[in-house]
Amino acid sequence: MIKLEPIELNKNCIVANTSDISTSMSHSNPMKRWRNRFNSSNTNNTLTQSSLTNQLISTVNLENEEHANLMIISDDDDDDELSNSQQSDHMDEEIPLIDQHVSSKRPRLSYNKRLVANARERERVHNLTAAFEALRRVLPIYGDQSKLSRLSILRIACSYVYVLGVLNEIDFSEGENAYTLHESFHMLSSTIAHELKRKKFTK
DNA sequence: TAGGCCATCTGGTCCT
DNA sequence: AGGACCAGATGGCCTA
Repeated sequence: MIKLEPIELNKNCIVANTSDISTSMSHSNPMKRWRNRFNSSNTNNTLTQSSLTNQLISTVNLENEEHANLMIISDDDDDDELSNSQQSDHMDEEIPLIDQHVSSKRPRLSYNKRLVANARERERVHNLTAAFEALRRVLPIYGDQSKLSRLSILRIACSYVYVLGVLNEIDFSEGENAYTLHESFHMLSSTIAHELKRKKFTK
């Protein structure tokens, strides 16, 4: 019997795959690490590695990412997409103690809980990226600024805030050296020039 | 090809 | 207990 690996969440689709399909993924396949670890502690596989070359890919196009998330969540949901495969039942179990870090306070998350946590982390980072994008849009840079790195965005934003503070006569001198308006403008322009030059060099 | 940057996963810690 | 946050690891993409 073909034993499917757990589904993976792509941008817009879910891919049910076997172990060595990972190379076909557009991005790296970090879940492979988890699977490898999981499989290493489960030696009674019903499928040999060689037979995995018979890949079974079932791609389900989803209308949006929220839908995709709904497909993988519900750790306790017996009716989820994984429940039809033989291994889904032990995917909901905590990993045996032998596979856990001894020093860890918490037991290693189950596969489905790990997926949910990954999704949360992904959303958190996406929010962070969106915030950087929002910050970038209000920076006083014209022209090609779309590829500013996060570090550059922060540096320019700091200089810009300083200029705005000086313009509004806000005293930044506590713990900082006080700059004149001319100096703060010069600091901003040199920061922008430096970061754009840096971008030009690295990109 | 090396280096910079970024997305993602992962486990630890903090906080509610 | 579980979510939020963080840092390290990893790998892909892009550019010089």
